[in-house]
Amino acid sequence: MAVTIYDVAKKAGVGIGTVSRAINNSPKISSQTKAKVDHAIRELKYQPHALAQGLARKRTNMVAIIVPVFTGYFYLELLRGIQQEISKYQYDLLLFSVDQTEKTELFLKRTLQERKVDGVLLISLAISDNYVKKFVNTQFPIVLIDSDHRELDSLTVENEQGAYLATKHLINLGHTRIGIIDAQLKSIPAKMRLEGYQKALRDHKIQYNRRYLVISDSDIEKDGFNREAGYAAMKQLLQIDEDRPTAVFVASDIQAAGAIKAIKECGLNIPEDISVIGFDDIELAQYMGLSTVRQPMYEMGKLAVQILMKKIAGEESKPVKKRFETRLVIRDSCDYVRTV
Amino acid sequence: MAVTIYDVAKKAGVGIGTVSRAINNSPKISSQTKAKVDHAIRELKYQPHALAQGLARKRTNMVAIIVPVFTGYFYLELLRGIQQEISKYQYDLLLFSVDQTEKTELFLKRTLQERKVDGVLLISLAISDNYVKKFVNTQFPIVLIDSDHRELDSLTVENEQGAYLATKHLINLGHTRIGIIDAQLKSIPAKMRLEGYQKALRDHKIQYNRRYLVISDSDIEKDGFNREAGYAAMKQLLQIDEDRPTAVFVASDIQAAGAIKAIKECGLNIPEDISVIGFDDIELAQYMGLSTVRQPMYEMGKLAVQILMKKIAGEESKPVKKRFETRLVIRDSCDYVRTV
DNA sequence: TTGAAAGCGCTAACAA
DNA sequence: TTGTTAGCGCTTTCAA
Repeated sequence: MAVTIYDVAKKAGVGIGTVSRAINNSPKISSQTKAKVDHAIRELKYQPHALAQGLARKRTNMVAIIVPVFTGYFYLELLRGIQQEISKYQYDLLLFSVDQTEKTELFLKRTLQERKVDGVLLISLAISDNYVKKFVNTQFPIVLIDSDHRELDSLTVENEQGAYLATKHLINLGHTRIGIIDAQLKSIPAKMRLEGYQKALRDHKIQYNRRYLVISDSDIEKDGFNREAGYAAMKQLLQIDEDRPTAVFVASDIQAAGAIKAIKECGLNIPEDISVIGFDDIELAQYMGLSTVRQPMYEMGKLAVQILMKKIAGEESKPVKKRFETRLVIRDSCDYVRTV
Repeated sequence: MAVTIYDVAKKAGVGIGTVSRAINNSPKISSQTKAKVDHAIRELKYQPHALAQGLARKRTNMVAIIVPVFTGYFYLELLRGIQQEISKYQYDLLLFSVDQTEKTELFLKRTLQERKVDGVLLISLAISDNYVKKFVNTQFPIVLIDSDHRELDSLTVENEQGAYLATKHLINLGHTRIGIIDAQLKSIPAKMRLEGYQKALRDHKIQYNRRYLVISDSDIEKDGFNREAGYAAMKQLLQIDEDRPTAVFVASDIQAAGAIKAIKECGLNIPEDISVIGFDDIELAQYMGLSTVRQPMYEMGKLAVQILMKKIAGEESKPVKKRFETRLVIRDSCDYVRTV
């Protein structure tokens, strides 16, 4: 069968402990015997059995990443950052993708009990206080990304600031009748984006008009961050005839795609008749020429790994809270206000 | 610390062997003692340690999935299928994403030696004969997806048939001057797509015109399956003034996106002035209203898992070769030929 | 049907 | 600095 540490020991004429020391670069070994062992290892093409190591060390060198069935650029970028960084630590990723939000806890439970992994990255998913307690009590390392909980390390995006940026961009172009299409406010990002929008208006002495706010409604299961919801919302916004908005901030690019379709169907042009700005900077946005707000997903993934690794290494610290700044990506979907 | 099999045994007043039998639904246990043990398990919230189980069973219940740093719908769909199916077998996915093709073998090697996983799914990546031999000799289960090797199970897409379908669709619309934008022919899919195109022409007695073929050229590292390459290629195709193509088959949707941009820049309309059909059915295609060819990624992922699981279960068989049929997705980018 | 005990392949404490 | 040995937490054989 496969070559084990005993084979190496025999070949090198040493004990298995010594082989183990050689493998783990222990200081308690003379360079000569290490050389001897290393040679035997190479001869036999020996590589330690990961599970056996894990069992003995009580460390698996794997972390679980729990993500909603991902779709789109957001998660790809994030994953890229995580993957890149984690390989530096010789860790591997165990992928748990969640198709129904309720299943999240199932994975958290497994993670905690099966001990297949040394830590968890939880992406865009909420965690109940009940489970937070379990993680805190057992000191099991976990980092939240695009999600937040008081007692846990949480990396999020400055949604409010992003929305502020987007809205201000429209204001700077002279718009005062600015609509907003948002998702269900039970979604924290959606709520923060609305607040950023409102703050921008306030700061520029523009009266907030409730009629200009349309919440993408849809099934309870969904949150409204989808194309169809954006389409329907825009249709509704376009019904306003007296003082129709000359610009609209849409809470996500995917909704904006739907909104744009609705606008075109009404025979209106972008940005001549109406300016549109989105949020997320998904791949589609580039193609559509949609101005939008970009979230630094790659960087978030990287930092998340760094924090997690520190915790796995046993460094204590109070929960890290980091909100990443967003940045405006200007393309062709916004212009100076024409009609007044 | 965590609760082990010994705790359960003590609580239930049995030996650890018996607990093990209860856990694994062994027939060699009376229903009464099993009930007793199950009760203790529940009381203690016991769950077996995955690594210890793996070590003893010589089975880890994990499979590695090696994919190129994925981007786009193709891999997402695939992953969805894989994930969905694999959870039925109580298996988990260890994700290895490859940023440079040459690193593939590094992962293959680790996979073979660290024994962290029971099998491998290799996606869209080539494997050298050298490694094929290793997998075959050690009987280590591996399944290729969107890649092919004589001696290994390989699931691929009928690229030729797909291209044939696309080209035939254009022919059916009356087009005879049909251009093709392809990627580097060193890519097998690219090559097969060209052949499908040529076969369709032949079957319909249309003379193949070498001037209508443009290969997206680009860095050696890249294969030409990208937007910029499609843009450049289309520009070139539009230079033809005498008998310019009235339709064009583009080897991928992403290239088609670039091609469409080029067409619009020349003041031409789609599909009035020129019909365009792509390949892949990425998310963008839907938005662009691009007619294209769809690959059944979800199904491929599912089948791949099924085959892999059989191999892990020890079922011998000669390499499975399955080519999935593609299907035409008709949207708005193709129309009857106008100018003759 | 059950319990005891011998591995699975490694790490780490201990003694030399 | 080294070898020996006792775990790590489980499965599985062997007796009973």
